[in-house]
Amino acid sequence: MTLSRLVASFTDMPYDAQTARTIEKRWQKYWKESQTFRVGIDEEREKLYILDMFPYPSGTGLHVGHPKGYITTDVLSRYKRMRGFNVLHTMGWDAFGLPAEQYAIETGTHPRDTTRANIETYRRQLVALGLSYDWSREIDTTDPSYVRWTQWIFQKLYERGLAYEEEVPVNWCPVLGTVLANEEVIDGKSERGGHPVIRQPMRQWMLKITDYADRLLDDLDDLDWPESIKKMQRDWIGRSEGARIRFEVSNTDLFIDVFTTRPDTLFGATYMVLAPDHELVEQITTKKYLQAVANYSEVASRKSERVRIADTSEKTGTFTGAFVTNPATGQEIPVWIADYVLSGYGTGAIMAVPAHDDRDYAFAKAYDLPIVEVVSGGDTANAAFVGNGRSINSGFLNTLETDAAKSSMINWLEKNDFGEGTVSYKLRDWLFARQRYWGEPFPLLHLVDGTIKLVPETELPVLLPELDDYKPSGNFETPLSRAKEWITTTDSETGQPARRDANTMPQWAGSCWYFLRYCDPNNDEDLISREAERYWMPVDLYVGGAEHAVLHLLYARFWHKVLYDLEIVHTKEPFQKLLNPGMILGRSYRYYDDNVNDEKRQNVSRYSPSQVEIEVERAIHSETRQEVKARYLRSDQIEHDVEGFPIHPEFPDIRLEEVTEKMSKSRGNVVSPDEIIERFGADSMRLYELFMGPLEKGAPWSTDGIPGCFRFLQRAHRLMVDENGMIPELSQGPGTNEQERLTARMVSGVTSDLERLQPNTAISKLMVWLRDINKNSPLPEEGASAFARLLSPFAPHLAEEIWRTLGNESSVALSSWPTIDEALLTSETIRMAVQVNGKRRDEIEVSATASETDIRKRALMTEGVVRYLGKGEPSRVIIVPGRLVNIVL
RNA sequence: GCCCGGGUGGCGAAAUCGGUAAACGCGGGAGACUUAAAAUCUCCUGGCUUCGGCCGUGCGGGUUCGAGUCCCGCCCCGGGCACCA
Repeated sequence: MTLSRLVASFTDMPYDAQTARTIEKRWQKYWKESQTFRVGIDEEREKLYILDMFPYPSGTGLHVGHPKGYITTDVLSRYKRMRGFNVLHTMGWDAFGLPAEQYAIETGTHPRDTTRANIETYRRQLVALGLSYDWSREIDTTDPSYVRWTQWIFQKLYERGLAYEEEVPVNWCPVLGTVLANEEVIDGKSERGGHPVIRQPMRQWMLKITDYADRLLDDLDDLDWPESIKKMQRDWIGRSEGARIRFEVSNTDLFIDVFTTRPDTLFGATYMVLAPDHELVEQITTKKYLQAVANYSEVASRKSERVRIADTSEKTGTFTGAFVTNPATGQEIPVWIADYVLSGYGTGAIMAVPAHDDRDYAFAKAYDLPIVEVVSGGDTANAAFVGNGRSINSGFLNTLETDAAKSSMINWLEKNDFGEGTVSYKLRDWLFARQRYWGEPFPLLHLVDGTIKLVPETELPVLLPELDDYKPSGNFETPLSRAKEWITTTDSETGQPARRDANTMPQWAGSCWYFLRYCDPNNDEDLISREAERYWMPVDLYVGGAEHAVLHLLYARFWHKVLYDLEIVHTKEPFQKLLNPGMILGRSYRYYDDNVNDEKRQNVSRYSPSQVEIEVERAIHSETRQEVKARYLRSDQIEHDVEGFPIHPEFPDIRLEEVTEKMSKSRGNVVSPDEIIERFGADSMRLYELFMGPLEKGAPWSTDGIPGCFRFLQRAHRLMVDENGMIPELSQGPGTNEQERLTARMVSGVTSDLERLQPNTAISKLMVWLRDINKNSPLPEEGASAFARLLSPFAPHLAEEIWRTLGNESSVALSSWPTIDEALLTSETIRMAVQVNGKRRDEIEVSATASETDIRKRALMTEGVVRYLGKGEPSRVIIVPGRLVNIVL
């Protein structure tokens, strides 16, 4: 290679933001044109599937928090690629969703257009970060060729009896005239506008995820996931073993089932409690108590979640007038209703054993109901005893320990037809329908006779109709139900009239299987080929927000297990290893005003946070007791007073409160990667997000550290080109022995840090090398080559530039990871700390091969030791090879 | 209330198996270069100190020759769940 050619590739000097952007665009173009990151099945090479949770492309674009995970997986993908793995690393769009539809309602823009534009923005931003995705495998969940397979999977679920219809309440907002998703309802009010929301029953599709509860629970054990996430899933599934017990209602032919985990305490069941909305309440309540029960139910249904949760210690309820027979004692016990019993769990009814359950105890005390001790070991005069012990006052169970008593009771119940052992779950079936437009239509027809027929596979996908108006009709209708010509259709096979389903699938549907499609994105015959599935699956590393701990990850696991049963996938679980990046938070400044309903008016009063008190759900002005609303300013909008407090720029009397929260448009605390790239370039941004700290740890966003990373890249650049645009002279080979060792330490350190998923410390090792490598001798060529390759996962654009300058023709991304001679890591002499009684007092330098006797002798001679030891003898000398000597007096 | 994380310099952090606490970076200080500034480079930077040392990883105990790391009891912060029978 000639000098002039080298210099020519470095026309951009010095390395400033402008240069960085020029270099970055050049290599992004090169990667795209050369298809550097395109992969395919290669049985000769070991595969690795590294996956990011794909984003919902919102109108705001990416903020600096999103890329933390993307950058980390990109570093790993690039590293593993250089280690010879065939790495599948892809990106796509979870593009159905509410904001685009809401925007359509407000502006009339078709959600498809909004979505398309947002995707463009996201893709541009991700490309600008230099992420090494195989873009030829990009996925969009709203694409008809994708929707087709989402609908196909739904049909499989239906065929297997896992999808059924049920009348379930939805969130209906009368003011907005629309149905809202759960996530759009906050404290019983609509997220937008704060209008009241009522529960309105509607026919809904449900998926029988509960059929898979046990498998979803058991298979967690083998996954390499954070324990906290596994725990959350276990709790969500909430399996508990117990018994179902049947109680006969006196003077009727009705029975009430209860679920209990403590069948051994049946002899102590002194009353029964039904949830206020239990289906039998009306039938069993006696005339005398009808009014009281109706009143209580009414009050209970109006209590907000928050209020109910706030005082769980105070138990309320009312007697129904009915009695049931305790099958064990044969005695009649009263039936009450109380809101401490939830209709959604178990059977919505309990047998109350006040002596051995805290809640029943509190209730019994409040209403003076009998408390009968049936398990010894506690003091039931003062509190419920919930632990295990020996049964007493329990007929045939007496003297048995809790576990034995449980099984004995279950046997007895089953033998006498009073109930049976059973398992209960907190997990409910998955409400799978949404009354929205922008989602997958259900691929089925409602026939005139009330039966349901699946749309033939050859006619998939069922596409959304075009609507000219997205505004809600206000009449308990879904948007699709207004597309009359679409809803009304005929069965193509029989010609008989049919109706399409007016619901759409929830946003979760598309994300349940997208990782499969990446493996084989253009397959028209199958959702994934057997070959691609066998080769690429499972996902080896899945990185994404912990906020998806339960829903997305549980739903995707459920679908995967169904596909496993259909023999479409060969692994029981889709995601082998999971990591959650910590959240990057934004900073904003808060004050309040009295314009609670966001009216357009002039005379608005503004208040400092110090003048405002926060009550349960509302902010109140301390003096006027008037409700006020929080307002936010961005950090670039505020000013400071003479004492340094943040103040409102227009109203200097208003002192602002600094708040650090999740980045969101409404808080005005969003920082875009575009700004950072503009000022420092993508390589600096990548480096900084990695260098900030470990992946799992969140932190408030601050740009303070970026210049340090930027300067590091400047030094790296200057290593190869001096201020005059000249290449400094390189020494051939590895350089001096010292330099060779320095390079070896860098290679070894960066490699092991990457294996431990710690890019932050890997970067510091690159910094050390760069700081010291040409202090005393010219830069050695082999060192520079290793550095370029080690740098490339972190700052890929600059690394390509350096790599090219070193005379290489192909991409550094496709080069091989440097290896070293391990012997270079050990040195001839070692420094050892010398401690006296565990405190460091001196230091010795000994030969690496020195014997313990020698080390001991040297240590005892040091000044630091002599000072403490005097002429005496140590009682003990501990030598930790290569580390320290501890002399115990 | 219960269950998980976490608490280390002015700041972001590091310390891999119980073995020299604070690597690397930011910020700060001093100096070199410069007419000057910026940039760059070099050095210093946990606290106290009578210059011998002493103290120091949220607090209090313990185990150990030796504890940021292990054990017991607390405090604070973040997240999750929340009457689940």
